[in-house]
Amino acid sequence: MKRNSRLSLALHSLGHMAGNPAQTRTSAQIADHAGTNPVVVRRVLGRLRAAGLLVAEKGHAGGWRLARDPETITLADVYLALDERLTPEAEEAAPRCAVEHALERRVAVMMEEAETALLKRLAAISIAEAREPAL
Amino acid sequence: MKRNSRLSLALHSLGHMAGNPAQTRTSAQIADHAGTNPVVVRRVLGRLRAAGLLVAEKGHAGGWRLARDPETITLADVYLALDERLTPEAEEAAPRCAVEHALERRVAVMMEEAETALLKRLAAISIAEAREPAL
DNA sequence: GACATCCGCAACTACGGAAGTTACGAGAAA
DNA sequence: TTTCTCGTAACTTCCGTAGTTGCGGATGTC
Repeated sequence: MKRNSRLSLALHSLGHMAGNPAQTRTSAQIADHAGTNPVVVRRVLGRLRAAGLLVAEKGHAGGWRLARDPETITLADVYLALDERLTPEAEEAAPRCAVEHALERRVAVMMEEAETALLKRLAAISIAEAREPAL
Repeated sequence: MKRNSRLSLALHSLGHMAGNPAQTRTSAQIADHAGTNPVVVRRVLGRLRAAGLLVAEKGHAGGWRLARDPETITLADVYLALDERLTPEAEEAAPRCAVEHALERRVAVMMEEAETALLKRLAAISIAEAREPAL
């Protein structure tokens, strides 16, 4: 794994769960299939749980399940659950050089627009649809 | 400085140069104004030089200048010169799980579309325009 | 109740990318 | 020759993330 591995792992897990929603899967099973570690799986899927996309059951025969119908979980839900923002968040507020500020502002606005457009596209496809190869 | 500092530094430098294209500036002057280091400035501006946006002159009274008219240098030129890609580059080629592949492919396509749209917007504004506060 | 099986979470190490820093060579002008 | 500047290598520091170990809490089975 390299970059965007959180998103990859999340999509991968959700994709399989969408194929068989009744089955519960343990972190160990998912980690084994994805070639990573159970704790890493719990970290990533924990975000999806916090976002209401998954439920986790403890104890014997426990594991992970979809919290709702896979048709109602969109790619945007996953993207947002993982905080995968494109924009640098613009943490300044320090009154710096006006030229720099004007330029960064312009670029930031365009990036936010691009991300909004991306989210709109992502929101149009559910994981149930997206797990099938594109036509 | 924190993140996207290369882009910030590049925009900042170009913005000032666009305001007075005749003046040459040294790495030390730029670094001082930007609150960073001359070597860092040379690293970042070196990319802009490689992209044909700046020229650097060595020796006495040397320094950095715009390589062409500031009206002809767009924000997209800067963005591309710095390799600021949104997409994870998709370095795989390994024949992995089909479900994972389908999902990643869908998201990757959408991200590339979003970036294409962003570049189109960035290409519509020159640094000469963008250095003035937006209307 | 004893035990096994899970998740949740804290703490740690390992690795990689980027900024920052120092040092030195190459080119150009006074 | 001296001085000034970029170009670049080498190094340290910092930060985020993956990976790992350990243990407590919850939930089943026996």
